[in-house]
Amino acid sequence: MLTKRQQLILWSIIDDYIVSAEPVGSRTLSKKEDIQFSAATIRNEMADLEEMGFLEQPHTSAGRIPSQKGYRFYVDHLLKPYMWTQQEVILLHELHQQKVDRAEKVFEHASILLSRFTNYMTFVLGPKMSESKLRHFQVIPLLDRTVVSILVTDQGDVHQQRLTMPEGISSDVMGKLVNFINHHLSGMPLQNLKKAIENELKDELILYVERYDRVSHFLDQVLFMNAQEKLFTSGANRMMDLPEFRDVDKVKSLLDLIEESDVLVKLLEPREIGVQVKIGYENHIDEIRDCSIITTSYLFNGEPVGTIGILGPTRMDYGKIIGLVDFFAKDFSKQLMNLYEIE
Amino acid sequence: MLTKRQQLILWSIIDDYIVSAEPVGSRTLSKKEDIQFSAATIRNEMADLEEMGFLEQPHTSAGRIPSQKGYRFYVDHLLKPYMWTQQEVILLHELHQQKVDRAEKVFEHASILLSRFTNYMTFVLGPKMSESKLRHFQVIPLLDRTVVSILVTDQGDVHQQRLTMPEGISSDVMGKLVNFINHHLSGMPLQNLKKAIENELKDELILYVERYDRVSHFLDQVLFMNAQEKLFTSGANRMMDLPEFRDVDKVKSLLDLIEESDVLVKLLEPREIGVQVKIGYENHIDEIRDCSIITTSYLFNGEPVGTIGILGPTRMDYGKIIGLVDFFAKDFSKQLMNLYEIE
DNA sequence: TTTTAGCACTCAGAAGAATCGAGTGCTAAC
DNA sequence: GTTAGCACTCGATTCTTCTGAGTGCTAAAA
Repeated sequence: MLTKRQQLILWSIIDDYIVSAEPVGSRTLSKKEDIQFSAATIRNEMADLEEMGFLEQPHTSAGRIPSQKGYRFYVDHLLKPYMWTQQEVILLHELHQQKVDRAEKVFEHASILLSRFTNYMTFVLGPKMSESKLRHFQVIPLLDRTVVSILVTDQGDVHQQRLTMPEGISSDVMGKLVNFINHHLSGMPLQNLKKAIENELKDELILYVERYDRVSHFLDQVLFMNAQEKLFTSGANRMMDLPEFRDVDKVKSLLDLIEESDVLVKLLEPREIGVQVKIGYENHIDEIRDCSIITTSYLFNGEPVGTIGILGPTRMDYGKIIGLVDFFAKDFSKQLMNLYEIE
Repeated sequence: MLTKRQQLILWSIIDDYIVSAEPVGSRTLSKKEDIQFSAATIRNEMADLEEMGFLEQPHTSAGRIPSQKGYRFYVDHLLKPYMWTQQEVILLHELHQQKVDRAEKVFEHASILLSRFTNYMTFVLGPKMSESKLRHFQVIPLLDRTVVSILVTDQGDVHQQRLTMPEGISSDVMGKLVNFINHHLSGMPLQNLKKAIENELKDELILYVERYDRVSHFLDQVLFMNAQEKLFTSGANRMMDLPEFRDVDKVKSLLDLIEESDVLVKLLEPREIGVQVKIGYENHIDEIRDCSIITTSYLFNGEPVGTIGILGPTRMDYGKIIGLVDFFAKDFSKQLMNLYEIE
């Protein structure tokens, strides 16, 4: 569709615009090494490219900037794989050596690291924990009727909750209940716990535990898992260094957007394998119409379970960022596996 | 030191400036109801007040704005107690009804609430948990030699950690160890655990548990509590609505400051009883030289254990904010007590 | 002695005018 | 098909003018 020369010009414009954030003119281009033809020729080609929708002109007497379609073409067809500098590789490995003892920390750490590396905003969407299974359940008394319930999953995540014991239930009965649960429900996915009790175990429980009526509500509370993924974000303030965010209102609307994290969670949700690039309005959110989001899922046991994402201006170094996100996701999967001691 | 009339004028200027954020002129003042003298008289008084350092003039042909000293005098001598509107009282109570099951949630919730109410930035510094005592300790095996250690305090906080078991230690030995700890260390403040083992229990442990040498490091890890207080902040983006933060660089330097939360923690640290007001440079931080910080501690068992703080422009409604912070801190103490079921 | 009216003066910020220059489109020659 | 040349466009920058809120000072009134 595009001639080689047009591709070269489009590529050069984007390449220039990514660092300068200024419209690129024909003269600037003609001075580049790998462009051998005159400014006039370039102007003709640029006019054509604009007509086809790959370029835009802020006003008549300005240079051209890439349009969303232009970026799309760039990402899909022109991208050259980014080469890490030796320095970057070393730094990357060094930084990744740090040990962590909880999955949450891995996410948080990765998010901060990534934003430092890219100078953009990053997200890490924790894995949906509903998949994990019950390993151990326990109720620890505190004072009077206050207790802490602890629920450990097979992945070593600990869910705690502070509760009030139902009236008239002795610690003896509670002990029985806890035993019963550990015995019958161990190894069951958290999300099925409630159903399992209601459908299969209720009758048995009633015989086994006195005053089941009083315990029932307590159980509901304890086993209610909000399996909602946790979202870690980092580096929002770095965005303010970008010329496109010299405007307080823009910054604010972006920060407000982040605060309603559900929007972002939805955006990060679809867990296809491989790196996804959504440019500008492809995200369907007005506030970030001149931002791009690059996401990729990380795997656990070969399954994509969560997402790593970067939000930056449409004018970003796609090659580098894509490489970085990919690297992180892979390294990330490894770290998770390590943490859970699975080969 | 200041005549009644000077006080009235100073008060009026601040009162006006708090809402307008614009320098206040003599004519504007003379039109106010409770000011009965002419603009010329006011000008004379203002000149005097400026000479004494209570007012400043951005430039010769502008009105006056309060200086830091002016605010100080206002807060110390002129403040009128803020009267809640009926609406506010109702809203406040409604919002505070929500139930929470973990101390962390209380902090987070309060922080968000307070920032919504004030439209400024809020901090809640969680209590130093080193005071809390061991209630229950447990080690739960996951896979191979990976375990999760769980440590429940008397206040119902749960500290978890993922660890690798030392080689050559059977689950039997581990069980003994856990029993030993629960038996001997229950009720001991977390911060003393390590010392207690080293000084008093080590000898006994060596007899009791085989291969103590291998276990020792493991214990160190498990009982290492970073008793660092957690800082919750909220509402940074609200600051961007203020005219004094129409400048991206200012916003950024503020956000950067928050990111280095140690600085803030230090600022919130001193836990005197009662509401503290630090105006502008009294905080000794350049980035917030035209912000004020209002803090107060909340109590637990009658002791100040943590801090609630608000950061807003020096030009803030001190009366209202002070009242609000005070209210929150008190209600907060109550909630904590409630949570821990202490009368 | 204190207060006030009157008036000349100041100065930041808004509005307007002039200038600059990067970049374009078009034409005509190569 | 490519390029040099040239008139033209228009945002940004700079300079200028204008405006008006607000002051300080003086002299008269209370």
